Amino acid sequence: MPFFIDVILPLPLDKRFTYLVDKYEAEYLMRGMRVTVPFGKSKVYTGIVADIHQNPPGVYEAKPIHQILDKQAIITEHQLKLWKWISAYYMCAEGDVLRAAVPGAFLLESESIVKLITNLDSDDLELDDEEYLIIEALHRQSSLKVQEITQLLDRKNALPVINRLVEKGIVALNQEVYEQYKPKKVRFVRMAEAHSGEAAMHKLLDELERAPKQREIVLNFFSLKAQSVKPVKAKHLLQKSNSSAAILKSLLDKGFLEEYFLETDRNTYSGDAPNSDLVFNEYQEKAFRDIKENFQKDEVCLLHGITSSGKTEIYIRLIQETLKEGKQALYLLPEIALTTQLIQRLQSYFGEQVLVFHSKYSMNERVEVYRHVLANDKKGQIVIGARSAIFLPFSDLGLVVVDEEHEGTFKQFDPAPRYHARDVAVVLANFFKANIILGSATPSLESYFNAQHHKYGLVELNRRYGDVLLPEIEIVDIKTKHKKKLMTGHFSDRLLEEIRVALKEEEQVILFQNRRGFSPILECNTCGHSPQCPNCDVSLTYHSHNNQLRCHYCGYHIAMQQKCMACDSNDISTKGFGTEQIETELKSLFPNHAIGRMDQDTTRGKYGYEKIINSFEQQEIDILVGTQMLTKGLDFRHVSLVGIMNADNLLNFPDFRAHERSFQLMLQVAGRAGRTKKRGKVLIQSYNPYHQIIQQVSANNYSGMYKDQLEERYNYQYPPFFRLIRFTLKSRDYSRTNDAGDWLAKSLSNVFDPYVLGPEFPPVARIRNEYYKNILLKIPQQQSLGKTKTVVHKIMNSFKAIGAFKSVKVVINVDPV
DNA sequence: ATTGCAACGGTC
DNA sequence: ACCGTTGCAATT
Repeated sequence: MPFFIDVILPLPLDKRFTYLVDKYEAEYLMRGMRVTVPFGKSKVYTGIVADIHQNPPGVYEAKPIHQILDKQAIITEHQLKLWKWISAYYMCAEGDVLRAAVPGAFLLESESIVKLITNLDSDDLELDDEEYLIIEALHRQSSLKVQEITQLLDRKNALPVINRLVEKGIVALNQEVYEQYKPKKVRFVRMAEAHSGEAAMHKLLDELERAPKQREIVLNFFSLKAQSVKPVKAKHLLQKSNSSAAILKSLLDKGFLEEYFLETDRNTYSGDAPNSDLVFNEYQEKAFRDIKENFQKDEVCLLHGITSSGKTEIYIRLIQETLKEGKQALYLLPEIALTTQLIQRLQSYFGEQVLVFHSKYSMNERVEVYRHVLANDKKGQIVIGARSAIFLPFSDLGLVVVDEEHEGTFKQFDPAPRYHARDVAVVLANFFKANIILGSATPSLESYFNAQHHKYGLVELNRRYGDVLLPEIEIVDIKTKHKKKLMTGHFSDRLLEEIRVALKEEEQVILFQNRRGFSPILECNTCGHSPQCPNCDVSLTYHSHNNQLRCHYCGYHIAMQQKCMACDSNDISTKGFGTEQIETELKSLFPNHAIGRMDQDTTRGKYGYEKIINSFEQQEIDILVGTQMLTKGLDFRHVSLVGIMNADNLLNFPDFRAHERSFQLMLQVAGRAGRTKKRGKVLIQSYNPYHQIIQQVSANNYSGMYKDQLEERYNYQYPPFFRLIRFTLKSRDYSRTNDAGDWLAKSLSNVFDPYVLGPEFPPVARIRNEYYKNILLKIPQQQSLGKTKTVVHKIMNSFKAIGAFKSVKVVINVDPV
């Protein structure tokens, strides 16, 4: 009886694939190990063994596997179970989950490599221009990737040319599989055998009499050796002797010194010894006890604690207790809140037991974190990370903390799996019977609703640490300010006044302007035309730093125009405002103060973000203008004033969560003001000062907001009363998108009427020359989720069977945010 | 996702 | 007639 394995491949295909293995392989293999397998015409992929059995597939002959990559499973049973759950719940392929869950370096893929197999001179062969180019390149470089050749020839598909060469027997095309993970190696230096010992040393120093620089290195080497028994790092030695690599090299060449390499860990913590004392005030103490009580009942616990109430200390204490039990802890945060400030704080308590995991980490760093967690090493007992950290191979998880629980960025949008890390974390904790705490100053309606209905435990913490007063919030009506001519650009007289006061007292100011999307657009004052993106249905936005007009969706850009593109008028100006424009205005209003800007443009690069934060912390910047990024996890001591430039463009967002989100955002920004003794001040500029949400923000009235919004959600049939599945159709063909949308909406309505909305064009109906259409399916609470998804699957299968819709892509988003 | 083959459409 | 792009089905 032959043996077979079912393999999960990292592809968006809705099934597992069966391969043939021999008896020994079958005995050796375990679920969760990696194998490489041939797939399709010529590709080799890495897959995960999900099953080992003896049931031959019915309708095809299974291919044998290519290679086994692991000695033991690198995917745990818990992970396989979680993957299955995610793929079922979020309606995506297991392969999608695999791609998201495993560091890219684990997934070796074959690449087609072209090599020369003839010794004939290229002039003797009959070649056309393109073939000649390839052969010439191969003379210089022994092998080329197909992709490199594509670039070399500057054409879309180089394979036909390569195939011609293969047929002529000039080159060979092979599949090669690479290991991508490279351990980091550090160079060390030691004395060569022949020169060790007292006598040899003196002799050596004499020999180097006329090479003072080299002598210096040798002397420093001995002094380092004398100081400690640790091996001597080459880098360290060079630093100490203030010498260059070339001089060391000549010592190495002469054979006096020897170099050797050791593998090291990229995730090293070299800080002070951990300090473990933690002082709670009585409110934190009470909250802590309440949380523990909730954990006893095996419940998810929601911690509603206002900004600066000391939630982090509570998390730290909970983590301490988890570690005492010998279990692992996971601390989840939205990407933008993962700041050095917080990481350092955790490291000061837990030292090297803390590992960080997020998308800015390199592939190699991620592999190392993964391996530590898999081995349940002391390092990595605590993982602090962004949403993808839920995929790490925990073996004994005891606690999950989801901080800033309300943040929409916990939901992955693109690509699949479109999972919500907070919700998956709840499932994950349940698998391990681990404790889980969701924390926020402004909980999501969903979580608070769960707490109100006793699905979650609720713990409130409404005293600021050190009894710092909540900031005073003032609303400025910019409509009347405009009428009374009291506006200077985007600044009301009140805001300017307060900025002046703060600056005079040498305090800092934060100004918040919502998202880059509201960047200025160019508009003709004669005909009203504004330049559009040729590929997307949006206006181009103006970027002053490179004087360009740019599309946010596809990256299309042109130089700034001097004349209207439609009517040739010279009378053109920029409309709308973004962080850049605020910055410009500030510079002319406060020429003697340092002004900083923090948005996607200025925080590019690995340390772009930290640079701005640091210089603001060091008070090198007096006024900081920024977007959302400002709101998260930053603890600035000297900020006394926060200004929200325009509350309306938050509120007017066409989305059922717009009000909730505005409330959360404004309160979060407000929380940046006055974190020390002095009471901070917040100014909100709005055209609509009596808006319910703005009033609730100024009164810090979470429960009022909750009550109002919940009623709206109930009336309009949105979460938490209804669950949502959004279908997004896109194709290059306008009418095909329409037809497909109509068909799908109708099919869904046949079963789910009246809970199908659409099809509708989204606000931007064309992106990268693809037309978009949305359908929203609402699922009432009493309706079975499983059955609903089964029906949806059936409908999608019939959809895919219709020839005319083959070119229409459908994206299914469960619980869209 | 990838791939090759079939079908189309524009140019020499 | 030929090349190159696009559509489509299949992958174990």
